[in-house]
Amino acid sequence: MSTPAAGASASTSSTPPTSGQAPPPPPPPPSAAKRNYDSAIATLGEIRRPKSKRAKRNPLETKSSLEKLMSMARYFPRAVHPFMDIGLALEYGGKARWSAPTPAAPGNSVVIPASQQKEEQTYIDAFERMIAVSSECADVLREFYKDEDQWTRIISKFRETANSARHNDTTGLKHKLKYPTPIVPAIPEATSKSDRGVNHAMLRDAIIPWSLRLKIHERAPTSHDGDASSSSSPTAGTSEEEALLSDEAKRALSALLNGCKETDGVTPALTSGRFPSCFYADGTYDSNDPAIGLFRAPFLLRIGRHLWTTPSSAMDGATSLKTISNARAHGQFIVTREMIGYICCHGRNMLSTADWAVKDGAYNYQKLFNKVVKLFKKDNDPWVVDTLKWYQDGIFGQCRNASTEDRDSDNDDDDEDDDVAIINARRAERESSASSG
DNA sequence: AGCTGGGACCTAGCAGTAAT
DNA sequence: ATTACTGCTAGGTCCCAGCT
Repeated sequence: MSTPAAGASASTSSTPPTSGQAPPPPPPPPSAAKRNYDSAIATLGEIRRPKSKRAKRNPLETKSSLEKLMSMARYFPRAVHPFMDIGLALEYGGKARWSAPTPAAPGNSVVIPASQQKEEQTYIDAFERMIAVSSECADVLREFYKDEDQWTRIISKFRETANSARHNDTTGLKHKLKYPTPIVPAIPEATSKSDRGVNHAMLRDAIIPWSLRLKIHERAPTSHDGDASSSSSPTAGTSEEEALLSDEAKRALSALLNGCKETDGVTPALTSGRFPSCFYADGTYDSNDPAIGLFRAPFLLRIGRHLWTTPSSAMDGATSLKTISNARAHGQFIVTREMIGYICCHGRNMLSTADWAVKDGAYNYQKLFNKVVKLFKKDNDPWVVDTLKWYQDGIFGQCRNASTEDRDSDNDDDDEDDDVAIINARRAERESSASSG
């Protein structure tokens, strides 16, 4: 926040990029365009704050135009797409929204391949979702779009700010390992992430899919077969416990620790094809219907609260939005599928040894995000409605003090992943049985 | 060289409380 | 009841170090 404020106080010239104004007199080269941009930025950074008593204010109402633009940039990774290049979204979105279509010369038309059109449309959709936050910001952006140099600079600033917001979220969540479960042994905050992931018995269970989690905890048959204890839900392993494992379980565990491949070598254990077991509510996983209990983990809810209400409300929830928060900053009080996707990516990343990136070994976070978003596409599906309501109640509780348009778009992902395929198949079965019955 | 994470620091804003 | 002040929390920025 210091940068815009400093910019505002440092400059007294004013050339706001408002529509309908004549262009400013040509300043001397060589940095005419830069000064033009700087003065515009400085003017946008100016803000008239009330000097009297601090009354309760809506952050969106008191922000300068530049602050609102940057808030929009921060909104992008959190609620639009954490892995999409915001610069390309601005490029394609701005072009689609504000560029006049150029008529192709007869016999000289250029046909854009369908795949490229689809990709561009993805960026355009993301851009539209982003600027839906504020029509005022859209108007300001349009003024920047009119000048190529200013547009380039504002794109750079959007990239920088969006990345900073994601960085802040990652840093804030990095040491919140109490969100998934009380970790035993506890991991000191000062340590790096190298002792997480499959290297930590409890986090290993959390980060691997349920199918593998069940497999590596399978016990060898004993004379006590049939005891309730032998069929209890698998949790963190000890050396004693490992001694009781079946040979197959030992092989699977060894393979996991050595190369993250299951013993049959067919299915990678740690790919984005299957959701981590920590995404499920306790004791709900059903291999026949992976949708049951999916995303209903308190762990994910806590991350959602951490990101959107405040870190202090993460564990126990908030009955009201009392302090400043991302929800207020962005004017976002409705949980969307993109927000859940972002939550899932952070949830998986904070358990992993790897830092934030698109890929963590064989695990692709972008695919994970796309999978989550894809699962929530059917707006009228009972599972979608129930799950979204669960998050809405869990994150915002009773503090739904603003309405935000339900942003709806189609970021399709052609990859049909394991869990998604099964879930969709079960949905189809339910729908067909409902229609026949 | 560029990117990313860590952490210190700055600032905004809320809530509580005292003063008028 | 209104205003002014203060403490605390949380978001954002900046800078440095380590890594690729």
